[in-house]
Amino acid sequence: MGNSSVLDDVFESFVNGAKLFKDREVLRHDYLPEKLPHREDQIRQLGATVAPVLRDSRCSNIFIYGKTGTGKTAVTKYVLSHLESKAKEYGAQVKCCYINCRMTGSEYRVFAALSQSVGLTVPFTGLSVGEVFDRFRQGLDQSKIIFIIVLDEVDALIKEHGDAFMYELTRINETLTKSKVAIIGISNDLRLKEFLDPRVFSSLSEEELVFRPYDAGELRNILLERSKLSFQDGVLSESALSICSALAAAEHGDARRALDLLRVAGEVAERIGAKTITEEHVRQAEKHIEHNRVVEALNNLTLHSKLVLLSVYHLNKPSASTGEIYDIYNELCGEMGAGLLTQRRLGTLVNELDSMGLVNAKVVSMGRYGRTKKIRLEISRSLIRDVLGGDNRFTPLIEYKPQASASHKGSTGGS
DNA sequence: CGTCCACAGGAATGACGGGCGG
DNA sequence: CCGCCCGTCATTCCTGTGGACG
Repeated sequence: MGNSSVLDDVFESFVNGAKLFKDREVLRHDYLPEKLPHREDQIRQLGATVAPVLRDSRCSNIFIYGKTGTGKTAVTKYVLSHLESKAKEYGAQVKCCYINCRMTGSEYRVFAALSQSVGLTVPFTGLSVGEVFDRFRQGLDQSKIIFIIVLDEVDALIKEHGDAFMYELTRINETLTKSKVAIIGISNDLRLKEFLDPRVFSSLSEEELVFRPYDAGELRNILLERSKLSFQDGVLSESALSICSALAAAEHGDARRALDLLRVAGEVAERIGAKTITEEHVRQAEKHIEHNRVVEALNNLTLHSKLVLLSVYHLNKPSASTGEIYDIYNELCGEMGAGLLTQRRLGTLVNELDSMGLVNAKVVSMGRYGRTKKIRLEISRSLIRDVLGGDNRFTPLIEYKPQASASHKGSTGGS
């Protein structure tokens, strides 16, 4: 009885204790609400643009811009799902295919996903990109529909693989006889047009739609709407609501961020058995989210990225150069018997760590003394010890004291 | 005012594991 | 089974460059 009663208490308080949530799914950012506050204009505009589809004519291609968490995806899904049900009502042959390009990852997989949505089965790999595209085109033409393709986060794919596939897609209508295609491109990067072939850009942006960031007041309304559905009455304090909106507004008006904060704050409050969600819980949620992000990032690093990060850790100064890092990295590799990569390669690994926010890398010129990246650790040293230390391959390397710094040429620290 | 350092970072290429169609 | 292709990681070779020093 004694032992299990502890656990019983935990479960008990979870089940019977202060229940704050009514439905926490509502606070996930992939939840599609019935109302999208402050986006009425965009909904109307997008709706007007795609409406011709209901009379069996192709609608214009559309380009949608806006930073993360400004409602682009939600508005698009919202409008298209309503469009599809209207189309069913009127008997129009309309089909939509939503693809997140960043998740999908490559041109091949984008075309494969498109093929699947017109009912074809395509192998994971093995075919040439052109072959998959051809199959898709044929399959599509046979299904005799108006096909709306949503390419979300298309900027990510274009920056990595170029815009050749976009060129193919924008011209696909010329080779179709029984079906028609419209493309909705969604980009987080407002400067995407600089990366695009002007022909692709002009055909893609027959219509343009811009999503401005939400301000704190708008975020507040959004959170208020959702909190009615997600929390029990009277659970959410005014101050918690305000601080969530303010924090997210400071971060380029990101509604996704605001919702995450609110949901995690609720979880924090629930876990410690609080009856209401307070400002303090939001602050803890902020730390909690950041902590999880970093831990997950650390765990998913490859062996060599971990070694590079560990080199930065060991050098332990406000700004290390690529050369210095490479020396330490070299030692660590020898120490654990791993083959070592080139300095060229290390450079791009450092850049990856930078874009994950684990490290800060900035190119600076030191004039006569060359040009290099200045690299600084962006996360706490103890976190590195905790997470990497969990892997016993690294345990000795964390305590290891490198001696390289003396041998390196320009290692005079302070300024 | 040119030089020249210590790299940055693009392009081409290759090795490799996974998987195809025939 | 063969020949081919994909995507990923890595190497090799390369040209580019901001600014302190002389």
